Amino acid sequence: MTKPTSPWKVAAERERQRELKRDAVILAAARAFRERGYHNTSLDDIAAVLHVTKPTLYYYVSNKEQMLFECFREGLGRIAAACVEARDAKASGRDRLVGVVRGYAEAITSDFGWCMVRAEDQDLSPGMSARIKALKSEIDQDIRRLVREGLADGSIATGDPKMLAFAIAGALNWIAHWYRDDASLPSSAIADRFVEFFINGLAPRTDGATAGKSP
Amino acid sequence: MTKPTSPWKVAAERERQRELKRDAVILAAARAFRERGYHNTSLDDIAAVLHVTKPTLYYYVSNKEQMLFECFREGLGRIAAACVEARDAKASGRDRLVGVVRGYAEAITSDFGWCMVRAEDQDLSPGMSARIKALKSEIDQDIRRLVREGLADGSIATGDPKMLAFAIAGALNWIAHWYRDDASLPSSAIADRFVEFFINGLAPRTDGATAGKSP
Amino acid sequence: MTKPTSPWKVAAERERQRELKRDAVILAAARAFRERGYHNTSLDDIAAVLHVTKPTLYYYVSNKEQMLFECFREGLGRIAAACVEARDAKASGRDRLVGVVRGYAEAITSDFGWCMVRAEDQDLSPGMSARIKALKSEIDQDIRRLVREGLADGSIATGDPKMLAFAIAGALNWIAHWYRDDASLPSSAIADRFVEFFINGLAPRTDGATAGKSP
Amino acid sequence: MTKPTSPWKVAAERERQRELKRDAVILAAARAFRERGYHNTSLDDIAAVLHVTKPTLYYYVSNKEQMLFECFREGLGRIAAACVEARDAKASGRDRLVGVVRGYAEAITSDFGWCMVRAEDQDLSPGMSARIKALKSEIDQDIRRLVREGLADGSIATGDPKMLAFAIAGALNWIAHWYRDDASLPSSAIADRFVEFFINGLAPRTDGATAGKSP
DNA sequence: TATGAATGAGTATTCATTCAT
DNA sequence: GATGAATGAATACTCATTCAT
Repeated sequence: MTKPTSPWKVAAERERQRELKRDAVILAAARAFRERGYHNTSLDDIAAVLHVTKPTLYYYVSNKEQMLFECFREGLGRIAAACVEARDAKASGRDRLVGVVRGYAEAITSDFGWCMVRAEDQDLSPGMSARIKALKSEIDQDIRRLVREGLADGSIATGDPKMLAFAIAGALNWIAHWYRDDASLPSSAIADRFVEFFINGLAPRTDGATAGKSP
Repeated sequence: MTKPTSPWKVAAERERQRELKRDAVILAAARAFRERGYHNTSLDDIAAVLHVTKPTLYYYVSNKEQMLFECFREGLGRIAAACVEARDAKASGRDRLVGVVRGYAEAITSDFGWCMVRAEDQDLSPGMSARIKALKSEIDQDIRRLVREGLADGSIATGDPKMLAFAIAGALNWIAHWYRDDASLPSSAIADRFVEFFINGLAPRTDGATAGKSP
Repeated sequence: MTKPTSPWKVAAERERQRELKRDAVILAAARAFRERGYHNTSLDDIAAVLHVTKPTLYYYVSNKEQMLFECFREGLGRIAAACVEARDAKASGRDRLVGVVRGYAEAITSDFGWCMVRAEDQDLSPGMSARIKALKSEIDQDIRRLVREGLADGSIATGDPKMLAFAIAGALNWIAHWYRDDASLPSSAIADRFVEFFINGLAPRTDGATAGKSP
Repeated sequence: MTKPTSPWKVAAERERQRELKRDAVILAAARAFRERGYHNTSLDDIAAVLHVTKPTLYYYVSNKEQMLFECFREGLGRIAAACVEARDAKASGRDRLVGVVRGYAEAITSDFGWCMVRAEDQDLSPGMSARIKALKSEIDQDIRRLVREGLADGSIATGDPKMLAFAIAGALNWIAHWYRDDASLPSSAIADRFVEFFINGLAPRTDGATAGKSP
């Protein structure tokens, strides 16, 4: 006797399978892009890794461009999550900014980090480009807001929110360029060192203050 | 009366013209790459800007790849110059590092900045890639050394030289992504704000110390 | 009633189709090369004959160079077959050599004859060139061996095996230059006349010997 | 006191110089074509060998095509000379044919041999092609005539003049493919062996006749 | 006499994308 | 769901040829 599987469940299962495969496609793309670059990666390359043929990819993704976009979105999710968390947390602006930095560093070192940073407007159609820019801008605005809040609550001394956001995001984004899964510090350690630098700067502090919690 | 042009002068003049034209090719390439990206720029695009035909480009440059390389080298020159200056200057490690930061910021905002930052190994033949990497690494090592010297002479408080170098270079490199000739601060102003941030950090200093000269 | 096609059959049929098409590509190339020469034949020319587009050719062949190589190999097959046959036959060296001559003549007048003769090292990459040379050399050695055997068994009077092989192969190869499908003798007739010449030479034989079987 | 050089002499000298240089161009072309093939030889290659620049070549030759043509004509001269000699000599048809064979072999092993044999109609404009074909045909007809005369005077036993001419010319032409200045027999030795083969054939002669003079 | 500079025309090759099966 | 087959579009690069000097 066969177990009476509800067709509903079958459909759901199918859907789940599909999603799993789609994710595999995106991940394979992310890794290939990271290794060879977007333009130097052919769909054949990605298909080969997945042991499928090129047209199969189109079943899960409508475009090469969309692959890049999805990689971007995937990676961005974590940063956005960190931003949301920071928005709701009740701590000084600076401390909440530090939280974002940590989440950011983790995201950047993920498989999707490269795509996030390198997803150029240049490689995307105007429509996609706009969407990416919007998402990027959101993060940027989040960071700037945290800076402003830090300035307001006194946890951040001085500075131009825009430039500070650029400097911090730049330092973090650049991790994608030099990070190697097997040969670099774990992302949390990197974040520690960056945070220490961001908070205290290079100059010695004669007052003995440290990178600890803000007042 | 005919003008008595020495054949020597003619040859020299010709040489000068040739160099001028070659520079124009490199510059046009740099701008095109910055606008559309390396892969999205065809040689026809570059030729069109210069009002010449495609083969003419090959008269001055042997490769598309070489164009990228030359752009890279061109931009790098300024950073390297700043590094050399820093090496010879007698000031604290931190102050000399600041000098490099300023030169770096200026280079990055130049027409060649984008190429410098985006000249990916991925877009270059192994040979070129190696040369680029070597040049990049040199800069990196210079910065790390300045950090170490700052740590030694007390002008820099603490930190991992490698991570500090990555953070600082990252923040600077990233400028190439957001800088717009017409809509951003001049590079010197950007450098000012970055320097202020790098030196003092975010946290307020209760001792009243500022970003001034190191002790 | 649906036709019960085994998937196996389908796959096999597909494979067969593919091979057929590939052969058509090679043949079209051979004819084009013969008519216009290798360098004067563009892939577009070949594609046009086949009523396909250029990239389609790449689906069946990886290279223009490979086309030439396959033409070569195709034509060579027949000569090689004649050589094998000659090797195993039990007859005088001279008679077996005659067999090779006949097979050779037939091969040379085929569509692939031109390619076989003109597949220059110069038009091929070092790798391909080496393979072609090896195949050519094999034929050459086969012929020389037959000559030596003929000398040994008395069916060939005298001569330098190397030079004889060159003279015979040269005369045969040259057929590719003047042969016209529609305006020349059939290859068998050509072979007859060549054989008669090769065996008896120009000088009259006072002994009444003819081109018949060797003693 | 300067010697009073007639301007006529100067002009003649100039003319001679020009001819010398032109010959050098043709010779350089011939060698380059032989080594790399016509299509794989660029005018730059030839110019480089001569230590001049590309446009200079055009001062002596109007075309790349013409270079090939001149090489052809140059090489052909010697064969034609042998033919003329054969026409006028009073000896048996066979013996006169042998004379042509010797001249032919020498010509083929010259620097121009390759061009002569490989100057394809395919690489030439219709006009040039026609001229080349006419020249080739003349030689061919000369050989056929000698064969016919040999048949008539009994110095050649039997055979189809056309096929015999093709076989003989083919064997000779093919020398251009395998001959190496430094590693092959001298052309006279090659000719000896070929002549021996052409006259006596492979089959042993029971009558003791040899390749000597015809009756 | 020779050359630096420029060009037009041509060509192999790659690749994202589509579609019938 | 997956694939074999086919294609349109694009592009780097080469080279014979010209011409002002």
